[in-house]
Amino acid sequence: MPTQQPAGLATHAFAQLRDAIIGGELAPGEPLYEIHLASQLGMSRTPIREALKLLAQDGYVELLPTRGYTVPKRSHDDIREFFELRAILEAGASRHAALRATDAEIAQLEKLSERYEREKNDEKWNQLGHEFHSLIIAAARNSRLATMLNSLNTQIVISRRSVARAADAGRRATAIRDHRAILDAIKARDDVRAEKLAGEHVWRSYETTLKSYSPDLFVSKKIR
Amino acid sequence: MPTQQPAGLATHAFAQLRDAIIGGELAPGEPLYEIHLASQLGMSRTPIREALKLLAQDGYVELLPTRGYTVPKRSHDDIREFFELRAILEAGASRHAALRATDAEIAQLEKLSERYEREKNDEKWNQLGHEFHSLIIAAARNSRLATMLNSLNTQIVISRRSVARAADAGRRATAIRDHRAILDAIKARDDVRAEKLAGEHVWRSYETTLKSYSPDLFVSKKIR
DNA sequence: CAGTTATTCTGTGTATACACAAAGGATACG
DNA sequence: CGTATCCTTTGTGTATACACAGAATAACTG
Repeated sequence: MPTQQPAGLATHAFAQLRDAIIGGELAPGEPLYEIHLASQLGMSRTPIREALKLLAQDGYVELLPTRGYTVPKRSHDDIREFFELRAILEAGASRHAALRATDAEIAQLEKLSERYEREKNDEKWNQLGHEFHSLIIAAARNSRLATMLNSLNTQIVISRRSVARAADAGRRATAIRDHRAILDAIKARDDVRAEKLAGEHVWRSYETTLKSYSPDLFVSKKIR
Repeated sequence: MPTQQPAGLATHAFAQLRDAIIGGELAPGEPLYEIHLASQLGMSRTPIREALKLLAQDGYVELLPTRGYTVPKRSHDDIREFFELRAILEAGASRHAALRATDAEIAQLEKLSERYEREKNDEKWNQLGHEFHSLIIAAARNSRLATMLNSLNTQIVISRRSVARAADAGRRATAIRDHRAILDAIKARDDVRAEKLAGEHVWRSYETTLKSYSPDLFVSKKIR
C-alpha cells in the first residue's frame, strides 16, 4: 500500500490541477474559475481555492487582479529565467553531490546511466534522464534545494509540452555524453568539474528547447 | 500616495504574521491557531488560513498533521541548507550581474559601497549591506531568482535574531572587504570572479552565524 | 447613430456553520 | 494503584451564504 498520510481534498485538487496543467489539458491562456472547477472535481470552492493559491505561488497559475486565474503563457524571457535558475541550482547540486554521494549512490548512478544509454523508447528514455538528475539532487543533501529543483523541472516540462518537440538523434547523443561526463566527475569526487559540466549540460538543453520554441529567434551563444 | 494595488485582508495577515515571525514576537516552537490569530487580527479564519498556507510554503511556519501550525525550530542542518542555497544563488546572481549591470547600476553600487564602508550605526550598516545585495540581485535580471533570494534572506534573518549576535569589528572589516572585492569584479565585468567571491562571502557569513549559534559545535572548514 | 450612463452578471474576497479527527483527562475496572 | 476505555475539548477541513468590485451590455440621451 502506498503512503496514505495526509489525504485531504485540497491536496487532491492541487495534484489534479497540476497534472492537468503539466499534461497540457489546461492550455496556457485558459481561464480557471473556482466555481467551475469545484463542480467539475465534485467539491466546494474552499479546497479549490487553496489549491489555486498554492499553484499560483509555484507559478503554475497566475492570479489576475480580481478577474480570476489563468494558466500563464511563457514568454521567451520566462524560459530564459527558468533555465538560468535551473543551471545555477543543478550546478550547485552536482558540486555538493560530488563530495557527498555515498558509494551506493554512485553505483546506482552508474546503473541508471547504462540503462539510459541503451534505452530506445523516447518516453522511457526521458524518464531515466529525469531519475538520473533526481538521484544527483538527492545526493547533494539539501532538501530545500531539492524541492526547488523538482518544482522547477516540472514547470520546464510544461514549456516543452507546449512546443511538442522531438528528441532527435543529435540531442540524444549529446545528452548521453553529458550525463556520462557528469557521472565521471562525481566518481572522481571532482566537485568543480561536476559543477561546470552540469551547468553546461543545462545550458545546452536550453538551447535545444529554445530552438524548437521559436527557431527564427534563436541565436547561439557561447557557453561559460 | 503609496502603491495601493492589491490590499486584501489575507495579504495583510500574511505580512503581519511574517513580520511578527521575523521580528521574533512569535518564537520558534510556538503554536499558531487560526481561531486565535483571527480574533487577534480582527478578521475571520478564512484570510488567516490563506496566509498560513502561504507562509507554510515559504517555510515560515510548519503544519503538523492535523494538530495546527508552529514556528519551526531551525536545526544546524537547516542553517547549513539555508546558507548553501544562498551561496549558490548569490554566486549565480553575481555572475549574471557582472555581465548585465548597467553603468548606472554600477555607479549606484559604488555609492552604496562607500556609504557602507563609512556607516557606524550597526542597524543602518546592516540595512546598507542588504541594499547592496538587493541591487546586485536586481542587476542579474532574473525575477524568479530574485524572489527566491529575497525570501531566503529574510528567513536567514530569523535564524540570526534567535541568537542575538553582535557585529564585531572583525566581521565588519571582512564584510566590507568582501563587498568591495565583489564590486570590483562586477566593474571589471569579470563574471567568473564575481561568482567565486560572492560564494565565498556567503560562506564566511555562514561561519560567523554558525559560530554565534553554537560556539562549541563550530568546526572550521576550508572554503572552496 | 454615437457617446455616455445604469444595470446586471460574473467572478473573487470574506464570514460563518458544521463535520470530523486526534489528544488529554476522567472514570470504571482489574 | 495501574491500566484501559470513554468522553470532552480543541483544533483543522469543508461547505455555504453573503459582500463587493469590475466588465459587459443594455438603455438612454444628444
